[in-house]
Amino acid sequence: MAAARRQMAEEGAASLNMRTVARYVGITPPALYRYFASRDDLITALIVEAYEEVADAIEAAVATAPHADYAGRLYQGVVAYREWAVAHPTEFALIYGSPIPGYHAPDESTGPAAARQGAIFVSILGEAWQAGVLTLPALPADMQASLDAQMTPWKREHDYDLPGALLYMVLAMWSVMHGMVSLEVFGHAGEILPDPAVFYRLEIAAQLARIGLHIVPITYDVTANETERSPAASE
Amino acid sequence: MAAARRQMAEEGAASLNMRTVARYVGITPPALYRYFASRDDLITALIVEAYEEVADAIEAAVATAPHADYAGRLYQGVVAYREWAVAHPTEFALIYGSPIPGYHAPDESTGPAAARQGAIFVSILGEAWQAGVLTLPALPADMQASLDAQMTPWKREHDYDLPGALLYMVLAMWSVMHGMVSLEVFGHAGEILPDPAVFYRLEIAAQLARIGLHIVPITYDVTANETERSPAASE
DNA sequence: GTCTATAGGCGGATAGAC
DNA sequence: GTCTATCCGCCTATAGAC
Repeated sequence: MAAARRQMAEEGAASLNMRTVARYVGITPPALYRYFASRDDLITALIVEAYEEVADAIEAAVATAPHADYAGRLYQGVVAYREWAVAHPTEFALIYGSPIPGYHAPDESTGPAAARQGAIFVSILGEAWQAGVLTLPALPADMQASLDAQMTPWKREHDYDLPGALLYMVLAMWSVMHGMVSLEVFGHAGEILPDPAVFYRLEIAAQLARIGLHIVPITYDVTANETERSPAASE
Repeated sequence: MAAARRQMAEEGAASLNMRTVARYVGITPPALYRYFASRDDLITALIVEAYEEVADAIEAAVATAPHADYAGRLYQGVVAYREWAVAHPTEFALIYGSPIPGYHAPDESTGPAAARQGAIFVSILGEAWQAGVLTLPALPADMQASLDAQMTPWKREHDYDLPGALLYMVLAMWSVMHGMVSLEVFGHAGEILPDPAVFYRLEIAAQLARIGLHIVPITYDVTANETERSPAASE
C-alpha cells in the first residue's frame, strides 16, 4: 500500500500500475497478484484507506474540543478536513478528483468508508440541535419533505427528532469546505489567495455563524503548524 | 477537437491518446501530428477551449439581466457555471479535476483563459460596490492588506476604489459554487441530495444575501429546462 | 511466495514514400 | 496532407518452475 501511494504521489492516481508498485516493494509484478487480485482491487483498497484516514483525522480533531462545545467540535473537524487534504493531495485527488479511467468503484466496498465523514458532522449538528443552540433555515416544502425523509435512519438511532434542514446545512457546510479545499489542492487559488489557511478558517467561522454557532477563528497563530504550501497536486 | 472531446467523454481525460482521436477523425495517427505537435499540445488546446466555453456561458447568462441588477447578474452567472459543468462533466473534470498524469499546462496558454471567469465576477461586484449596494465583511489587517494589494490592477482599470474584501467575497462565492458543483459532478452528493439544482439555487441566494444582494431564487420551474441528472462523470 | 518467461495489447512518436 | 512501416516502450495478466 505504501508503495502504491508513493507511485500515486509521483505520477498521479490514474497512472498507478502493478509493475512500478512491485518494483518499489522489491518483488516482481506477478508476486503482487498474491496480495491484490487485480489493479482495480489495489485501487479500491487505496480508496477505502483514504476515506478511513480522512474520517479518522476528522474524528480525532473533533475529540479535542469539549463535547458540549458544538461549534468548536465542528470547527476542529472542518479544519482537520483541509489539513488532511493539503497534507495528502494525492489521496484527496483519488477520492474527490476526476474518476480514474477504466476503474469502477464497487459501492459495497467504498460506500461505508465514504459515509463516515458525513455521519460525524450530522451527529454533532444533531446534538447541537437537541441542545437548542442551532438556528436552521426554512426550506421550500418539497425539499424539506425529501430531506426529512432521509433523516429517518438517524432519528431511529437517536431518540430525538432531526429536521431535514439539518441535513441541508451539513450539505451546505460540506460544499463550502470542499470547495475551498478543492480549489487550493488542485492549484486554482494559488496566485490570488495569499494565505489559504487563514481564509479557510475565517470563512468556516462565517458559515458556522449562519446557524448560530459562534467561534473565534484562530487566525494569527496558524503559521505555527502550517508551513505547507499548496503543491497543486501536480505530477 | 470534437473527436478528442468524444474520447474524453468515453474514457476520461487521462486516457486521451492520439491513436483513438485519429481513428475517430478518420485519419491515421501520424496525420494528426500535422495539427497538434504532441499529445500535450492537444490537451492544452482542449483546456483552453474549456475555459473559454465556461467563461462564454457565464458572460452570456450575466447579460440576460439588466446591467444595474447586480444581484441578478451574479446569480445568473453562478447558475450558468453549474449548468455548464453538469452539461459538460468531462470538460469540467479536465480543468477542475485531478491533473492529467505526465501533463504540465503551460501557464502562458491556459492562464488568460482561466482568469476570465473570475474577472467577470470581480467586475460585477466592483460595480455593485461602486453603486453602494454591497455590504463587505471586515477582515484581519494583514489579509486585508494582502488582498488590497491584489486589487491594484482592477483599480487602475476603473476609476474607483475597490477594497480587498471584495476579492475575499469573490473567492468565498467561488468556493461555495465550485464546492457544490464539484460534489455533484463527481458523484459525491448523488444519493443524499434530492435535487441538486434547487439546492444550488437556494444556497447561492443565501450566500448573496450575506453581502446585501437579495434575489428570489426560482426554485419551482427549474425542472422545465433541467431534466439532466448528474452522470457522475464516471468511467 | 516468488521467480522466469511469455502472451497479447496499447501507446507516442518518427522516417520516408506518395 | 496523408499514408505505410516501424522503433521502442509501457501495461495487465497468466503459465509453470522452484
